[in-house]
Amino acid sequence: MLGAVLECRTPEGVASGRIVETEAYLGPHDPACHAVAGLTERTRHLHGPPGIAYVYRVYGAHWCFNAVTQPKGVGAAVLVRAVEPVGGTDLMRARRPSVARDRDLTNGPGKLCAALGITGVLSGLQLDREPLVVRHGDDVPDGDVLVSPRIGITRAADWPLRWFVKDSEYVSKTPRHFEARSL
DNA sequence: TCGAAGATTGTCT
DNA sequence: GACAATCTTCGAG
Repeated sequence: MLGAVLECRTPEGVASGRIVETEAYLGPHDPACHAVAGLTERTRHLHGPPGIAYVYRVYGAHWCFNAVTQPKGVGAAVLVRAVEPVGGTDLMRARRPSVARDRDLTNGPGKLCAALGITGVLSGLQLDREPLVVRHGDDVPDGDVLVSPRIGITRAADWPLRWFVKDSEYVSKTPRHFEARSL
């Protein structure tokens, strides 16, 4: 999904960004994945068919956007952690008035949802049509992709399942002790 | 019905 | 770099 463009249309307008950072959540055998809890009301869409959105709230305050990747019932998804603003930048600034630099608009999973206008009401929607679309963008060469452990989790914290674009200004901050390697 | 934990962010030092 | 805010979700009692 790196290099693909995520676009969200709301009554306020359209905002979009190029995906530069993702994390994989593998399913019920991944201790950090929400699917370990089984099928619950919260994880209903995570267990849905591939190609739909799974949006959930963390820490009571922020939304996180995922794309479901495996067949219905598995419960695996890719979390989008950061995007590079492409269109609707003015709208993003209006939604996040406290942000000074454009690179801080979307360099985190909660930030990009706030900037693009993604909320829980969009969870479960197919990603190949309005209002929420992931479309093909510029391919990222393998040499420009780095891998590191996932961020902000406590279980299976050492699994190398975070993927991001090398040298991108728009990737979220990497903890210093995290060792990233190339493909 | 209650309590603990959480795929984060923003602010303060 | 440290820590508080904030509230939904889910398991236990």
